[in-house]
Amino acid sequence: MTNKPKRYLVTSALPYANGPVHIGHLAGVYIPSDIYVRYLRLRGEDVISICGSDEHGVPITIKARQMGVSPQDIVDKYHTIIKDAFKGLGISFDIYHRTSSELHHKTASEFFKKLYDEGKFIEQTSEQYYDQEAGQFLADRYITGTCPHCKSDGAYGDQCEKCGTSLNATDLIDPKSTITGSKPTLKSTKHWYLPLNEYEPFLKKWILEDHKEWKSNVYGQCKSWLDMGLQPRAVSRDLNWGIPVPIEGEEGKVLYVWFDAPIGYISATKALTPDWEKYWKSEDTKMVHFIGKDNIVFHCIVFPAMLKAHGDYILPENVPANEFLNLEGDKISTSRNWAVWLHEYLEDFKGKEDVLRYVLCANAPETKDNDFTWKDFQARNNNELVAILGNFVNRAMVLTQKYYNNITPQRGELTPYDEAILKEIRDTKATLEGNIENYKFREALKDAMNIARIGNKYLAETEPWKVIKTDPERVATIMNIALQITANIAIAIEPFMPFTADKILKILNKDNFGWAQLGGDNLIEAGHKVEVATLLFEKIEDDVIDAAIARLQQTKLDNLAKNKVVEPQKETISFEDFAKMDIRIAKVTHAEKVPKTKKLLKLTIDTGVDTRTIVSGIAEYYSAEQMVGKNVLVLINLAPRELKGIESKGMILMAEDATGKLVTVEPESEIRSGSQVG
RNA sequence: CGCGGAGUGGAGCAGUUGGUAGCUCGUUGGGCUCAUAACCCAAAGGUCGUAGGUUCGAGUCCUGCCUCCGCUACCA
Repeated sequence: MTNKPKRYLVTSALPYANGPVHIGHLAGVYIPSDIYVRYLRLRGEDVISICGSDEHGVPITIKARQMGVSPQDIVDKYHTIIKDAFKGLGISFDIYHRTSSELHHKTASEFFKKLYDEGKFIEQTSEQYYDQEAGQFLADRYITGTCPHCKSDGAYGDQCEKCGTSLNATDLIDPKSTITGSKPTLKSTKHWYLPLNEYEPFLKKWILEDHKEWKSNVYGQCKSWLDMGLQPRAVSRDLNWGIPVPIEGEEGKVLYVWFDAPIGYISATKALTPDWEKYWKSEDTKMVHFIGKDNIVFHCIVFPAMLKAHGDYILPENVPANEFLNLEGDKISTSRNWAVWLHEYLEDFKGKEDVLRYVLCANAPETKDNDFTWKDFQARNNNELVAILGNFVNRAMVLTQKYYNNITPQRGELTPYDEAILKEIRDTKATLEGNIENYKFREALKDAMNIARIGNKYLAETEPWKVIKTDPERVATIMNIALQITANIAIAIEPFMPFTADKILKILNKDNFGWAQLGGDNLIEAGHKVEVATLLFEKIEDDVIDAAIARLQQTKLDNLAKNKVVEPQKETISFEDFAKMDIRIAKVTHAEKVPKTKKLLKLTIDTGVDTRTIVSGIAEYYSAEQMVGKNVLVLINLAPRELKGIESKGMILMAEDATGKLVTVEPESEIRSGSQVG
């Protein structure tokens, strides 16, 4: 789009409704998108911000089964929690919709039907695993078995995590359903595929040539997919939870969740306004998708291909995906409860919505993964929000009250220094705008904060508390300008910290400003009465932070306790079976890490019988140095196996807990290598 | 394995088309006292993951290697 857009359509990735929203979601998607739309609204643009819960898919059905409730119960619960939490943080969606709604079902069905009727799908029948007990087909990820390559257990239907090979579910030896544990049977089933390969030339031009300005992580990811070549992708699944495939006689099939979810943006827009078509079908609309990095392929490749296939819709102008946020050094994880949950934060830190917004924006993972720590949260609050921003506004207001009883003084002639300060603030506007429009929100926030820095500097340089004794007229000018700076802050920070912007407006006794007024030097006119100052932010003391950290540590302990489930006893074996195993004490004489692997150590061991090489997946728990010299138990007559091109002869016996942590088992006292264990 | 992203002073980040590194926080010293011991000024601190290469000159281009993250359940 070369011309200025007439309107904006901003979408934020639909949160999956099988859990609440956490700080990772916020930093990655919702804070950036909210800053963007608030900025556009302040500028008076025609903009709508769209989001909603993504409520279909297999994981929700499994969670429902586990908890003994219906999938609808699950999504109802989380939809409400998520929706309320967003509202609590001031995320200003124009609508927060949901994909289990009737309107969405209708919209997605029609979308599918149109493509189907126009022959845009490929129909294909294949054999897939079916879980009799659960009465459903199994997605690859829900089948485990023995890897045909490395023979280890616990390989998934799509990949073996031990050896890294990607697999087909039907390759697995002794497959098992992870849902019921039963043995799945093969059953033939028909599905529809979107032939992405046919859209490859279009996507290549559209992304690789026409959108070189996209963020490098997004562009690179897309290029990689396009260079590899696209494959047809199934758009339906065998499941009873979702949107039924709208074809006669095809009961029991639903739209694949990735197909229905992005259409959720369209149905949400429909729910918002009868004018929805002008947002989706006019070339002068600028559409932007805010997502996390795991969603790049769907929003840049798959959904655009769908839209293109449909034909009526516009394509996104940009897809500014963020990387991931970690928490205290560890990956955020819903299942491990390793997260700061938004709805809990809002309870625990009432009135500090903007602090979280600020910290998550200032530390947003825009170019690479970042880490959220409570110490950093505290430091940013105390050293930046309190000390720079809150303090400046407070100083300006207190002085105004003291000297002028809260009536804005009339300013006199400006000094060159005054002019320079006012110009600096005027100039901030353009850089701030440029950064927001280029999705550099961290930088933009810094620009906004810089106005407060300028203010502090201005007061320090002009020293009104001294000058008041000698030249009261000069002080009138100084304080007038200080109030103008305060008003500018209120405008500049609104997209980032709307609650604080409101507070400043209240203190200034103003209703609101538009973005156009940013940079202005007469926003507060002489004679205007302002209110008594209240503090914008308060210091966060150590005990609060310590409590938050302690809570996380408790989570870690809880996880350990939860994982203490002991595996049930295996089936009884005969003495002969046992006697077949030749277990010996062996000494590790040499150890080195296998290059380019995460888990593998190559060990040279003295078994007493011989000296041999064993490759062992223990590098995450033991370094090569730690292993050398250890006496370990080794199963020496295990069939040799090749790992990363190295022949491994035997297996070191390790104790493994439910989290997968491995510990060596060693003889209590020094004993000769080769000693039999039995 | 492959593909993509990232690796810059103590921490978090910028570094556009190649010309001997900037910002925020922290640290140290000084100043000020209107202000939530907040504010202002100054200084110390990096040779840019690593080994090579191209170039008069590279953080910035090329190659190899290392580390972290993603593509790969839950999940942005």
